[in-house]
Amino acid sequence: MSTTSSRLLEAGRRPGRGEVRRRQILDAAVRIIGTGGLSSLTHRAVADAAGVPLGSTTYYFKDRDDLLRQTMAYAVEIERARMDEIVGAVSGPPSLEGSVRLLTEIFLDKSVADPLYDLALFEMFLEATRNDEYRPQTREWSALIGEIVDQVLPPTDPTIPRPVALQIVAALIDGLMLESASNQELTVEELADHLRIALERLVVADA
Amino acid sequence: MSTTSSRLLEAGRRPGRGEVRRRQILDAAVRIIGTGGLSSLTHRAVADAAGVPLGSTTYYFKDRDDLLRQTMAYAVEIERARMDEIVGAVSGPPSLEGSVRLLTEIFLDKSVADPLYDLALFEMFLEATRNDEYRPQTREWSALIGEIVDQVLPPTDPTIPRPVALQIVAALIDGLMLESASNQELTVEELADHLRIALERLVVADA
DNA sequence: TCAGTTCTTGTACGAACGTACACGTTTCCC
DNA sequence: GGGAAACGTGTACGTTCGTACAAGAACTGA
Repeated sequence: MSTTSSRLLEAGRRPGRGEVRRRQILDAAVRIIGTGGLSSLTHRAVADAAGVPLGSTTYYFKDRDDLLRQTMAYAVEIERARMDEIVGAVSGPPSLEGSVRLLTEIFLDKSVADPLYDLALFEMFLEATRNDEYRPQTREWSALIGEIVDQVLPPTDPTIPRPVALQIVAALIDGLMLESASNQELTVEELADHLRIALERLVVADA
Repeated sequence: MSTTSSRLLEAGRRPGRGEVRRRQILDAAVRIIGTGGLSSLTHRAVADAAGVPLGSTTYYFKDRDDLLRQTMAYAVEIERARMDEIVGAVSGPPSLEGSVRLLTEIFLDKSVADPLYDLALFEMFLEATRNDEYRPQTREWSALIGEIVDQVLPPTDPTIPRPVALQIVAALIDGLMLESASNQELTVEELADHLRIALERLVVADA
């Protein structure tokens, strides 16, 4: 009850040994949700996809809610790493065209980004609508999008507060992602054009 | 095999007698999905919510896929009627402020519109991402939003094609709906402000 | 080395599910 | 009035699920 290990367990995070396997299961869980929706997230399906026996998933995640909650957090963490990598490679001040290109690459271009993670996160978004338990993870996901947009977007129209402009752009991106997911006929170029048209009218004109 | 009734059955629509009960079940199905998500759509849950025995749901819907497909179509139909009613009551030419007010009332104001239907439709949207079988219904839903926006929106910036402007506004509304569903702290006024700021920059300035 | 912990796995049980189906009731048409 | 079609309902079967649990293997620290 007072050993190191039990304290770590109480803190909610396991010590290092099984971390690889834990992430292996979480990665499979994201793929399951992205492919088949929340209703297909079962211990057995995840275990099969991860190549581990059923007992493993119930060992690392005490019940289905726990699995779902940790899967959400994991997906956000992975997406944050992916986005930071893309944004971090950029040099020079933000420009309109540069921000369109980056936001497209990050959110809209399915040939670059694996849409499974985004689809899975949309599922979790809806689940959080019904169950407050998942609210922290959706909060973090919303905040992440806001941060990325903030870093990428040039100075915005001074007549509107910057946070408001960011929220508008974030909402637009959400909507475009949803449309692009459900309407395969929309090309990446069209989506980028839509984004550009909107951004042109929200950022200050550069000389 | 050649009677009137069997022909109607083959056409996919039942004759009139059981229509009331059929809609009673569909209405319950929408509420179930909006409340608990797609995974809670079971014959038993729907039967309970509709106040009918289990046998009734399996009589009107030959399997779960059929129930889901018809529920989607029903939800779109109900939403179309609701929106047409609101839009039809408007007189005079569209104005910026009028369109903001109408679109807010139709899509964003939860105290006016029952968000259960919209949440259910979002669920179906994601399901259609994975299963082509439900694509026609999502197409109709997208088209409906486009039509409503088209009817309500004043002349748009002539430098961009009207369909593009409509798609941008539709995507923005989708995103705002999603944010408002998952983030309770956003007030209707804030959402309307966001919409107004975007529309101000997409429609022609009126004298 | 060796006890304690962490990890791993197979199995089993009760609950909930989709679905089939038999059978009774109402309505319709001639 | 009577046969046919449509409507309505209760029950039962096989499957899949979450979860518990026992029991062994691998690792760790003293």
